[in-house]
Amino acid sequence: MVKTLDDNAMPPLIDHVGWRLWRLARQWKTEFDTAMAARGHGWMAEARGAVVGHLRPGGMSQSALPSAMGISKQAVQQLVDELVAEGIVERIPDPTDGRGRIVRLLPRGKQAIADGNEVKLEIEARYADRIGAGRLAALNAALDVLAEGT
Amino acid sequence: MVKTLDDNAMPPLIDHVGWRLWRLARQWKTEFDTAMAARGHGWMAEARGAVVGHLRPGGMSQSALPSAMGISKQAVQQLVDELVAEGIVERIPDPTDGRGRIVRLLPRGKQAIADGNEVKLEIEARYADRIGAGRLAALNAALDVLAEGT
DNA sequence: GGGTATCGTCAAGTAACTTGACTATACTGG
DNA sequence: CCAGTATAGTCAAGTTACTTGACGATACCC
Repeated sequence: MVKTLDDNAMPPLIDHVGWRLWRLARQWKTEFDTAMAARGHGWMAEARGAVVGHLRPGGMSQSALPSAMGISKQAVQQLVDELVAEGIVERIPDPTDGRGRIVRLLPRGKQAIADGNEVKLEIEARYADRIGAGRLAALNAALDVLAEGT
Repeated sequence: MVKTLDDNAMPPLIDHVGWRLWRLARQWKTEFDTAMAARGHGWMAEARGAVVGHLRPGGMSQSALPSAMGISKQAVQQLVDELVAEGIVERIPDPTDGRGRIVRLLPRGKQAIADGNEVKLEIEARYADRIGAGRLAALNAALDVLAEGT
């Protein structure tokens, strides 16, 4: 019984939708991060970048971020602390709730969001060039339908 | 100038391919991890699960793992240490290289891979039910083409 | 107006890495 | 065949991105 040969004849553990999704998602993020770093927003690649990505430009209650981002409120606290220290956002009291704080974008943060939107459009345009606008739309639709399920 | 209103009228930062890819990739992983946990392989959800996912059932040189997984050799070392401690893999000397070690799956590890392959097929089957085999094939093809480019 | 829930914060712990330093073994050119 | 250099694995320590727990202050509900 040539067990080792049989073993090695097994398919690679890599040929499935899940792996393909991860690969392209990682690649997309690398492209995004590289382009953002080139525009001076290298910090967007780190965890605090995700906070800015979830922020409405008009500002947002800090308490809304944990559920939106899927992390704990203490994690949000720490990330916002860093963004405040770097002058990307500020924390102001919530006029409608004595306990709450509003996280508001400073100019540097607003610029990052504007540049981020541009970069996303550029990447999407490159994708459309490669597979065609129709197939890209079909891809987006399929991703949406599959995500709905669970 | 009603700046705040304009700000809030901006599109959500969430409506782009990159976000859709991340969302479905995360969801796929959650489905996979849940199914694996139900089969007694809860540890597959953690970092050391990725090592087993990259291992050929016949065994593999430890030195090949860092580049395959995209992490440092020291990180691989630590993860393999954990797997050895849990009786999932063993480290044996490489007969062809006095410096090297072969990381070889023990029965528990082989079972995890077998179960993992089953679970992947189940998830893929559910995907096919939802969008049809043809659209799923088109999705896979699109993901492959886009990943090629870098 | 008292009980309970929520908001933000401080503190400490953990997972999953990283970089740096080191030893043992292998390969390579003269 | 042997000095020089590269590679495999290991040990130690540091960093990042979280986590859970505890707590005071404010808000909400009956």
